[in-house]
Amino acid sequence: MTNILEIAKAAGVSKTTVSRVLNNKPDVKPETRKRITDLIQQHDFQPNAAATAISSKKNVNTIGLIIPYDANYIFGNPFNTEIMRGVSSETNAAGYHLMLCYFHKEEYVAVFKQKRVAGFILISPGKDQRTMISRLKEIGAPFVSTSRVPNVPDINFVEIDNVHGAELAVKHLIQLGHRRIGVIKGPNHLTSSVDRFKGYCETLASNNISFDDHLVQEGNSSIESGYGAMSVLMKMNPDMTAVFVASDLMAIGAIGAVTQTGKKVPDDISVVGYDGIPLAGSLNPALTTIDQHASEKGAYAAKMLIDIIEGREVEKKPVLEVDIKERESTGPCKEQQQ
Amino acid sequence: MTNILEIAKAAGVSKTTVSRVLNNKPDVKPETRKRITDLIQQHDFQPNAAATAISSKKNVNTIGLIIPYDANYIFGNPFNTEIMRGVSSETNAAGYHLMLCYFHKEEYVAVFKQKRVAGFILISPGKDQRTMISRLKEIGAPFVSTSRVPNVPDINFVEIDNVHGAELAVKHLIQLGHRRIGVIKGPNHLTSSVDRFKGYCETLASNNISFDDHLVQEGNSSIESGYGAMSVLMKMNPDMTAVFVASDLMAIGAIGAVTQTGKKVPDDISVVGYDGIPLAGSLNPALTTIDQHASEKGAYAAKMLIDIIEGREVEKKPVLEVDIKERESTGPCKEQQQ
DNA sequence: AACGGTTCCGGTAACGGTTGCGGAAATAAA
DNA sequence: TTTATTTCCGCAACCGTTACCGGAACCGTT
Repeated sequence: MTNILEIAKAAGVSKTTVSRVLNNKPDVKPETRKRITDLIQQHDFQPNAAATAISSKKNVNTIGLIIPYDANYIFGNPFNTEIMRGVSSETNAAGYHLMLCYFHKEEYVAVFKQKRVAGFILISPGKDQRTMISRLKEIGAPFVSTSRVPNVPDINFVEIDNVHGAELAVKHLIQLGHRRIGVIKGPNHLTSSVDRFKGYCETLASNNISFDDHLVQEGNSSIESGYGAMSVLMKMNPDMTAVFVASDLMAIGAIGAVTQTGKKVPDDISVVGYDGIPLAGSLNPALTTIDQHASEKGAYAAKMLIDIIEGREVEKKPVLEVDIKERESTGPCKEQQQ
Repeated sequence: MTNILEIAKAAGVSKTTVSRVLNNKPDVKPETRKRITDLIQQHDFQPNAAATAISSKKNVNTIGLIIPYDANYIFGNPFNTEIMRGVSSETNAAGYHLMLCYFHKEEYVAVFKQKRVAGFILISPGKDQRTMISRLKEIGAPFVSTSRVPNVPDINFVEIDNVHGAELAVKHLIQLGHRRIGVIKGPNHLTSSVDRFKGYCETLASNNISFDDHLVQEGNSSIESGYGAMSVLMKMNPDMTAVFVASDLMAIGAIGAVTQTGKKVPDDISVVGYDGIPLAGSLNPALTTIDQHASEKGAYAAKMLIDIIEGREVEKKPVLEVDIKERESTGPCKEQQQ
């Protein structure tokens, strides 16, 4: 166990002086500094983080990444791992560490109160996690969410214009001649789902296509739910020629359901996804999707949080761009126009 | 800032007594204990982790997850995120936190010497990271690797029988009547790649199929590299009827390459992948692959590490099972037997 | 020679917990 | 009632570092 005192003794100075060298502070003669620096290197010495944390009153350089629901929600969804990738890269570049925290049993509260983390990134939290958010406010923890949380004012999040994204998707289908356009919504507890559905409705309206309840199904973001929703949709609407699916994972399931019945994407039914997961372009058929640049989104959230932690001013609620990647899962409508 | 002293004052006792209550130690009268417990709850008090760490000499309950290469290597590959999922669930269940550490600039060394983590999980390290491993040994850090590292004795890792896995894959193709079987290897710096290639060669040999150099291509695990390798393979071997691809991601690329030329999987060419990523079963066609249960693998590695950290005996080098998931990307050979 | 101003360094008290030891009060045994 | 034992609790040292303050040594001016 090598500590600061050992280095001090070896250098023939007090631990105060070693501390000064460690923290690049003035008041040390260059040659003394050199001698101490050499000894530190030689001993491969790193100051005990706990001791540093307790004596200096600075913020710890660790950020908590809150995993809502369960591990599968994050690690099982390429979209969320993309966000994580961005968060991780950004925090690392800024000299911060990332610690995973579970929602379970308010573990995140303990971790903050124990001063193990300086703040939190919330990845894709749902509406039902408003209690978490009020709890975070209560304990005074800085945090940034990667998605909007409704009815909770004054929180920082990275805004994605989901309404606009859905508009891009549906407009694309309309331009291809489709009129009977189904939708597979995401779960209602995610604001992104609600917003995307809104975008779907609005775009139909502004193009004089009447809304039909039978063309709406809901999934829970999983592949399986996409499969199930699409099966129902096809059964109920033989005249449907296109579907807007609110997540890529569900879109994969939806395409599976189409293929299962012997029909083809996009020849019989066009499918647009949403998210822009890395695999989307390599699927068969390659998925047309709304790319929301998840990695950049995560990076941006991390940057915001670090700004807050370090006391810098942060521009409120930026809106990140989304765009459409037109690929093979969409094609012109072959039914005659109505 | 509420600390142990405040609680002590409020309860009319010394901080020693509060500490005893916090750590469930004896020598506190039940009614005193109750009074203190109530106050702790009421103040939402959590002892400062740094102070606890420095005064008690116990291990910290944080485990480092080393990200080799870059963030994309982990977060960009569903196989690795599956491992992470297992690691994360297991460490969480055991009361440990997970901290992400980058390989970059020996960040992991600093983190350990600073006593921020008690040990490390290495996710899919390559052969070229032997220096990392010797460094970890040098500083005395406990660690467990999720894959075998060659020529480095006495390290703990979770063994997957890659040779056997490859055998399952190739045997499956042979049983379907294939004889001209190509292979897309993974990068040589991963032992898993080497082992899988070995399994391919051995299985051919034991089935009296001669090895042909032209049927071998190498990728770097990415979708794109699978695409490229498959394109070359098809060009060089018009008579090839099946391919064993050493990772699912590359298999996706390979299928893309087949489709691109107008041929069909499995009608013209059968493809077997390796890994068992969650999406494999939902692709079009659904991918036949060797499932190595990545999540369990991660969980097992975490369990091993925790056993080591807590001083328990750990059974050396367990071998986890792999199995084949037969799906739609493989089918009988239509060429006449040679 | 006396003086003010730097430069460089050490002593010491924190920081917020834990731990060993000793002692008072309560209880049991004699 | 005295003595031994247990129960319960506090004192003070300690963990490894940083921060404040004070002082010695050296410099150049009058």
